[in-house]
Amino acid sequence: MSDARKPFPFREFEPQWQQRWESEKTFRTPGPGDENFDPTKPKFYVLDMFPYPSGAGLHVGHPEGYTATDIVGRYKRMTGHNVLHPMGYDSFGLPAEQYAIKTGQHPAITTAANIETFRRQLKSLGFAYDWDREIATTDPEYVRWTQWIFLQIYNSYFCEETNKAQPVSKLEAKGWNRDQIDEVRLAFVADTPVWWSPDLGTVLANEEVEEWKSKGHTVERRPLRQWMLRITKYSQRLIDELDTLDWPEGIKLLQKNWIGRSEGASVKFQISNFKFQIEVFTTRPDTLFGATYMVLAPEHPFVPQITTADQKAAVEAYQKACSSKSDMDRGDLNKDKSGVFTGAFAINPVNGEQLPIWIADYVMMGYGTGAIMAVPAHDERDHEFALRFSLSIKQVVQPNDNSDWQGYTAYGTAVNSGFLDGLPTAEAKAKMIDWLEEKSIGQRRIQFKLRDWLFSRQRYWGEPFPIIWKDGKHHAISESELPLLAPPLDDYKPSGTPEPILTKATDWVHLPDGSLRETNTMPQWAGSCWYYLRYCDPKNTGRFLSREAENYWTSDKPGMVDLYVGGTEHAVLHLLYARFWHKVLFDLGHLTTPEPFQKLVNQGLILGEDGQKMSKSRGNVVNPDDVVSEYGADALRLYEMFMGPLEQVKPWQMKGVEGVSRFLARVWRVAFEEQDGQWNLSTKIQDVPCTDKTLLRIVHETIKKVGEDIEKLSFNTAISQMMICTNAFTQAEVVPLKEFTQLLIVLNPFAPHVTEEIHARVAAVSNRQVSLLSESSWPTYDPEALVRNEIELVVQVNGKLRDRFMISKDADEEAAKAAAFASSKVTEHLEGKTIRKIVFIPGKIFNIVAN
RNA sequence: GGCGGCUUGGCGGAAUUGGUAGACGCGCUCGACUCAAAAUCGAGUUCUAACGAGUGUGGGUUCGAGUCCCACAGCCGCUACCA
Repeated sequence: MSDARKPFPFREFEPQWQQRWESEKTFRTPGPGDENFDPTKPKFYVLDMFPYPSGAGLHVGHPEGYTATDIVGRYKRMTGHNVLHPMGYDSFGLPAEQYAIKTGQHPAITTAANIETFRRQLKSLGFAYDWDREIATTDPEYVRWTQWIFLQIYNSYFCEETNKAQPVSKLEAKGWNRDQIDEVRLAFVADTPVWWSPDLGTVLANEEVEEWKSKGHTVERRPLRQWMLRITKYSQRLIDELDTLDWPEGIKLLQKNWIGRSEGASVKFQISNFKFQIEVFTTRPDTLFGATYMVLAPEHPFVPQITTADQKAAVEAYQKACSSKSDMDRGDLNKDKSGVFTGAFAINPVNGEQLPIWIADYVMMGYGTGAIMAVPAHDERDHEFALRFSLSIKQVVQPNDNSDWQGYTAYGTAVNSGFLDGLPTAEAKAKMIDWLEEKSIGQRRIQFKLRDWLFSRQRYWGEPFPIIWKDGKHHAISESELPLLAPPLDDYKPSGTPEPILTKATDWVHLPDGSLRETNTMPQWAGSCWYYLRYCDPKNTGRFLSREAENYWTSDKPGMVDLYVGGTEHAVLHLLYARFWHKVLFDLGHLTTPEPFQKLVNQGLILGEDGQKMSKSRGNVVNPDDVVSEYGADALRLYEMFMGPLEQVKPWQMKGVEGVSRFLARVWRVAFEEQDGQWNLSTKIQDVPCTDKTLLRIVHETIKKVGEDIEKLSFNTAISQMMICTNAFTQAEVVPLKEFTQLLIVLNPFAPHVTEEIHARVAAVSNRQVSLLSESSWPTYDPEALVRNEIELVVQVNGKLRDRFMISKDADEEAAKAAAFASSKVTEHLEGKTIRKIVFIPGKIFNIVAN
């Protein structure tokens, strides 16, 4: 762009303001114990989801949420709040390690370089972060407290009586022995089938599997000894306490479905010719009379015992086939049920019938008991399976409408069910459960889909577990040894075996007393589970955060953070894990709120100009750096907020950036006129009272609307209003300085650089000393100034607009009627009709109903 | 399959609680300035020559529906054999 076309010299002043804010620590947030801390000021904690500092740098999606929170933070500051608005980096993670494998560079080096890039980019956008509170999850001081929190979890169990986590020392006091305690710790070791990727050299969480497979990595199922966190103990609380939060209903529902509570019963089936029973879980105990066969998961531990000799080969072949199937394969084969008969039979406790026991991969070992009673008449999957293998189908529910009973899964009336006959499903369920409990062969049971959290990884770039092994038992290392950092390695390449990579560091692993270090590391989620806590007291060396800081930054609501903005992709993982950790720390008395995030807002995805998801392969990616250098940080910020509602998905339009950039230039030219390449103060700017009633009204409407809209996070409409206000100033003969400054203040949170620059330049010309706009108070609007004496009254005939005219704001019905019937546009639509009714809404509508 | 979200001009989007549909911006058209262009400023811009019609489609409630109710369709996202 040539100099002549530059709308205003943003390239000069944007970096200058950023430097000034930084050197003066304009946005420093004093906390308890800090200089200038004022405990009487109300606090406001507004948080962004911190970025993973990838090599690609900031994406335009990042500044969307970040600008939104920045506007809210700056606004709250102007309304007298002590605002905590921090930023940091989620800097552990697999990509850094993959990069290290490729280049041989230590992940710490690439991570530091990436953080450097992110920091520069964030600073170039003028966000009002307190940079003294910046954190990175990879900092040793941060790792220390991540490990410390892990130890709190490790040293706790879930007390069923109080429904809370408690220290295991309570169990010791009760005389529990070491092994018993290890059984109940919230962090425990278990052999469990996990997703293992040989070429990544680590296990993956269920939810990570697809992502890495799509990048060409292989993933297989195998049982491994892993660290798990007992999040399932919190299932009910994680569901119930959602109700106390101000989150989008959709996200709450997503979490509820993920946790997946269902009510039903467990039922024990005696196995023919064996001494033991197999337990199933069902949500439909009322259909027990309709059970015609039983299905076990292929991995079910009883399978080898019950399989008959002539079925052995078939069963083992099937088990083998299943173990190599991935989730995806199972999904593809969804419609095509498969399974093998074990040769064994179970006895239906209600009628003594012999039920053939099958194994099939549509039954999952990880849910319920890994075994089901199959009721093909009233369960879709069982129905399909029964048809496929010609198993018998017996009706036990009569539909209440005329539907076919075959495959009817809804509620109805029990039939062919002995003592349940004639009962509606709900009552039949209850009666069956009572019967089972009475006979001690079953009981009421609540089942959750949520599984315990697989918490260990075999990679290098993560927090090592603060655990050592001695005589086959795990022990916490002492807190004084924290942080326990991973030793440097020369080679990060996966070995192809599930051995954690840290095993290679033999000197580090083997301790003098013969004990061994745990070589697994924590997943990336660990750091993001508590970063919002550390921001409150980031430099504390004695505690993860001080009690004073926690007390001050916490709220009187259940959730600590007042506003949390981020993408919807974290609806179930990060947001569930963080809630879990927070609750454990709350239970143990380290925190005073039960929830981390009171209000959550999901920003909508920004699509490419072509309306498609931005991606390198489509070539529709917009780089924020380019936008900043061409139009400036203020224009980028403003554009991202003007695009549409924050939560909506919306496409990028470079023409729109030009539009808001033009708007900022218009604001600039209200104050300055160009002459010989110099911007001189406009003669229209005058330090006089505003005599233009309309202009004054618009300014006060703007103060009111922008404030209200920021509270509602309706930034696009706030910007519209400021455009209207600017247009009014552009057209005014005289621009009263006070009112113009008010516009600058309300625009400042959106476009902080250009507003500060205008403000400072105007002051310089008139030789006045002014403080930073960022430190101004939000202006108050004058309700008097908002009043319009004349309003437009709309006249309708039968609900259709026929005429409109200006009328006094408090005109009564008589006056309105007189005016309405004086209009020929109105009366011509009344010809030949009788007036039935008149609806008069003062100040709005005068509707004549006639026919 | 299940769940959630969305659907308003050429485009992004406005519209408190049911009360003037299309604010604001983009684009486009015309005009001013200019030798000319850019930039800027001003006027216009839902469709239709007009009568009228109009917020995905069809119905309903109401004096009045983008907004409330019922049914349906199309896009997008998440999830997926959870017993």
